[in-house]
Amino acid sequence: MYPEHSIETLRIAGHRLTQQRRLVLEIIQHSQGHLEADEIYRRLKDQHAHISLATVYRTLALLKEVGLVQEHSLGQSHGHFEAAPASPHYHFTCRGCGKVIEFAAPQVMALARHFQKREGVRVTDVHLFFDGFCADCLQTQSAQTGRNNP
Amino acid sequence: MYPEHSIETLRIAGHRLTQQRRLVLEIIQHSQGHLEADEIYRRLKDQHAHISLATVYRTLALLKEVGLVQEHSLGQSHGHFEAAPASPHYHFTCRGCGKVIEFAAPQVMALARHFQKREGVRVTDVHLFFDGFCADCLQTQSAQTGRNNP
DNA sequence: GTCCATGCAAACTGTTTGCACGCGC
DNA sequence: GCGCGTGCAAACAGTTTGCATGGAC
Repeated sequence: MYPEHSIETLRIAGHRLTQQRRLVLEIIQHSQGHLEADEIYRRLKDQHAHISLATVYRTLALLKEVGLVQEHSLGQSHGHFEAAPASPHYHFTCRGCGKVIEFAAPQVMALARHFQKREGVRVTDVHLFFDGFCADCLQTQSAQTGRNNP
Repeated sequence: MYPEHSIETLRIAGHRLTQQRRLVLEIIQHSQGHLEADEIYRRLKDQHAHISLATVYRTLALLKEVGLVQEHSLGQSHGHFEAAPASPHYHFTCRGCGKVIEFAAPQVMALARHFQKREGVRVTDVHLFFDGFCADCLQTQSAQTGRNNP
């Protein structure tokens, strides 16, 4: 059911396969985390690639469109990108230190399907996102303030 | 378990109860939908309130902090605000026309509690958000292109 | 009277766009 | 070689901030 998640997907969708697009996708696929556009740009610069930030944005939009990458907001004002995973997962972000914990939750897809059917809509994207404080930050906090609730 | 959701919450939390704060909360609580900061500002202007956009933002941040309003990203780059609901609900946004459908999903809170326990973290906020195409847009789309998948 | 909250304008961040050139096909 | 993709710089949107004044308590 999932596409092959290769750069070839681009060509199939009728887009040109440029060096820049290849590079951006490579960075994203080879990184574990959730990169912001600027971080991708910086990494490309570090490896002396000739690319502009505008192209990074344009490429991300394209890769998102063809389903090779996903964007998450993670509670911040700017986007975070990751390679489209084989099976869906979601994110918890710590407001204290910014740490991200990923988790699976198959129920959510069932929920989406159910909602889709009931409302007669088509759900193309599912975002589930928790935020709060991780175990480490909870500890630090309670040490400072004497309670767990900020 | 839920606070009384009144402006008094502000004073209890040690903040001053100004006219501007009162007005912003009023606008949000009296509107059904999900307002953006600018829209709140515009409505206040319409009713000849003397307030600046900066204050709207500062007030929203404060109301969010004390739990009187919630912010959602709804897949757009800018925030949307609504009054903290008595019982949690989530959002579907249509990429075509922007329509928002709200839905309840009690399972999600259970999921959050479970995650919280398993990871030893504290979850303070839960966001579930679908996007896709509403029934109307699906129809228009298939009329134009002959298929349902953009 | 004290100090927090506000207005204003300027700064800032993340993202998008117009246009001329360059490169994939 | 045709036309999409790119770099560059400038524009843009939403949001935040510094500072002097005003109002809640």
